[in-house]
Amino acid sequence: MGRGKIEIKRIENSSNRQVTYSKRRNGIMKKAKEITVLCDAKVSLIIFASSGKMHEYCSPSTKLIDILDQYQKTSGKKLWDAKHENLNNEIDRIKKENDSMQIELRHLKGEDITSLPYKELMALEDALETGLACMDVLDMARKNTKFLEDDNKQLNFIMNQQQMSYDARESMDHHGYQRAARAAADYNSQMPFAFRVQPMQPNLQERM
Amino acid sequence: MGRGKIEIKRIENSSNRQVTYSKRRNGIMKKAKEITVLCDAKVSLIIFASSGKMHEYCSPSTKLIDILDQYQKTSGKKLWDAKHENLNNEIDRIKKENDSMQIELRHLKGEDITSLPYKELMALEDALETGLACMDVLDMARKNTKFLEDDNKQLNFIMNQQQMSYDARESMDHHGYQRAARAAADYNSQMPFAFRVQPMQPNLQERM
DNA sequence: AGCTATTAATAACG
DNA sequence: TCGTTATTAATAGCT
Repeated sequence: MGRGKIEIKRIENSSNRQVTYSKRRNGIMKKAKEITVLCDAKVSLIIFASSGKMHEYCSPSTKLIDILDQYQKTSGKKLWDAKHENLNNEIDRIKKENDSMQIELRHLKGEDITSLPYKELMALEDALETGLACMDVLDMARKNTKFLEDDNKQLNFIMNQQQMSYDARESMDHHGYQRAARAAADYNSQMPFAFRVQPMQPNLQERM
Repeated sequence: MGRGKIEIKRIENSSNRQVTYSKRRNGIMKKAKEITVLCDAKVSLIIFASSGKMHEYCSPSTKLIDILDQYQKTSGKKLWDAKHENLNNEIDRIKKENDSMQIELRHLKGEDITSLPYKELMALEDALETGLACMDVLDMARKNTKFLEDDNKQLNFIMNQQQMSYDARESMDHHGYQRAARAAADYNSQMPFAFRVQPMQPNLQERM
């Protein structure tokens, strides 16, 4: 369709090639638009000139990404899915990490529950199961904790007094000891902190 | 270019539309092939008929994915990058889940949860607020309680020991006392736990 | 699917 | 790069 018939092979003359490219590109674009209008077709057309310049046509009210999605579905060929494999692998890896941690957590918690002979805590659990609000249960747990801490405090206080009395008796005669005991009691009453003795868990490492 | 000129608008007659679609689609495909050969162009052409049937052309020795890559680079428009973002978000989500589980694990396995009773409780509160499951928090409270109960047992044990020593001294002469003290020391050396003295938090009540 | 009259695209040239 | 035009190619309507 020109002044002469041409063979379909690369046009060697560079400027001829460029001109033909430009004209034919417009022609294809026009045809693409026409077929979308005439026939309700969806078209994606991307052309790169050898120079690298790009031109594209995509049927109106359509996104290229949608056409490509449909392409993947219809053809079964993967486009970017391959690119996502790395990310998907990463997700799988982390999910596995997650799972093993969850198992570990379940294990730890299970151990705890089975080793707890405490009626209060069972009551908490029951309360939770029977539908008490979580915060209520937590408050109870806090109060429980507070009582225990107060107990500890008192025990420590008493113990310190005993210890001081004991120490005083070790280094004093009976008369002096009584004075020292009084002094110790006074001192204790002014102490800014209560102290408590507390067990180190010797088998801690096993539980970590 | 036919027996009569046609307007470029949707062909209402369905079978005419289908026929025209088929003819023009072939025409565009042919043109696409021609321009790639004549002009060294890279072309991707994807056409969907309204029926959903797909046809595609991609210039030879080229992959669609490469053309689309070049498309993204050249146009700056994102295609699958959006999908990338979704996956990345997923990864972030799981990683956060991971982190909170790790924190939880640290707490559960924590070597001395009772040594920081109030910091722990605050951490539990924080954990609750940031969405950790209620049961998880309760489990930690249980653990804390268990340690405190153990404390109390140990304190009572020691106190009894001290009391015994004290009582022994009260009713014994010096020589007898030393024997009793040795006996107590021996008994202590067999104790299953090591003990340590540690300050209590004086502002306990304010933080509960 | 083919055919072909007719229109549309375009190769060569200015 | 642009317009013109002779010529070929595409295709609308028909069978």
